[in-house]
Amino acid sequence: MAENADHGDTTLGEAGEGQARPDLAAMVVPLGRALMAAEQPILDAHGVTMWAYMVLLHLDETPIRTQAALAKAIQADKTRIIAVLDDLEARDLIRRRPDPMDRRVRLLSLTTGGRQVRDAVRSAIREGEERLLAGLSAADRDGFLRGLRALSARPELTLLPEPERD
Amino acid sequence: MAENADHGDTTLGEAGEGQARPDLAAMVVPLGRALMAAEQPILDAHGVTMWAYMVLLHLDETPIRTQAALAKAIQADKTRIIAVLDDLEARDLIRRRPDPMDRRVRLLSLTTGGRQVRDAVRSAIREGEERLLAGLSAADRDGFLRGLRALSARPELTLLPEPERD
DNA sequence: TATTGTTATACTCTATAACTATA
DNA sequence: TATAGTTATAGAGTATAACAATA
Repeated sequence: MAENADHGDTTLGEAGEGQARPDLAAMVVPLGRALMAAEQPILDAHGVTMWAYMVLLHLDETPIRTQAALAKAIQADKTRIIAVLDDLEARDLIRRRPDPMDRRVRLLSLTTGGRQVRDAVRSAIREGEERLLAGLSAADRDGFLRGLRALSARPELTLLPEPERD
Repeated sequence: MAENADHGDTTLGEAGEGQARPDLAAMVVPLGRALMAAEQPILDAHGVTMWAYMVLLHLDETPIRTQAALAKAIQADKTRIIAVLDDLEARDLIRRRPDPMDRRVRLLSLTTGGRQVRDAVRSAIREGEERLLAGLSAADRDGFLRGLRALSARPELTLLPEPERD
């Protein structure tokens, strides 16, 4: 999936260098999988799943947050994070109390332990990533990160020249 | 998953710029999903699935190939591509004949129609991608592509400083 | 016995729908 | 009635294991 760069389609070399390369998805998707797999040992070492880590990351310093808002923020379904929250709460990494104002909602907040786990995991991941990126030239590393941030910030990517209407 | 860049972890700013950014996986994985979703309409328009397109791409000009080898090349399971091959063969986009030398293996090759579909899909995808990348500066686009190629070429990514032994 | 391709089964992840408790 | 959270069910995608044909 990550290698088949031998297509000489020079028919649309309009942008930049026009060098033959695999489809973006054919590189990005496997890279994402590899990165996730690479994070797994770190997460395991701290006893959290990827979803749990994402919850810890997003809870951050903002204690006032409904579960629905949290789920939306991490692109998850409301139903999907419940087991995660149950586990995190049972291990005192987060607190979950009913809102006095509206007792339907649960206010989520990070405990000290949760903050510690989050920081430890984040540091380990960041260190490993920097080690990875160190294999690139400074210019490429910079461009890669900037391009990545720019592209991943787009809410709706489309490859179509005109929107599909039916 | 793609946005939470508000962590001021300056404790490990050792490599490069040290600017705060989300985890790589938190950007790469959603981007991959978005790219796949963006490719879907193009694939649909040509009546092929993502796996079928990958098969067409990899079959390319090398007709002598076993199904197992093909599966391995596109990071799929042998069992997973069979339905795909069945469909492609039924639609005359690929040919599948038993090898006279070893009648266990099936020789796969691309038909003219298959080559046409492959080229059409690839062109459309490439066009859309260039349009996407046009939003980046030339330097960033270049760095992004180079970094992406370099990272996705690594067979085994690891974030751990030392192998986990127990 | 080992290997290619195939089929059948089971498992994981995720989304959808139904339920409760508050409002 | 509408909404936050929860639970239960069903679906898609994937991997594992068993099978048939050939070597």
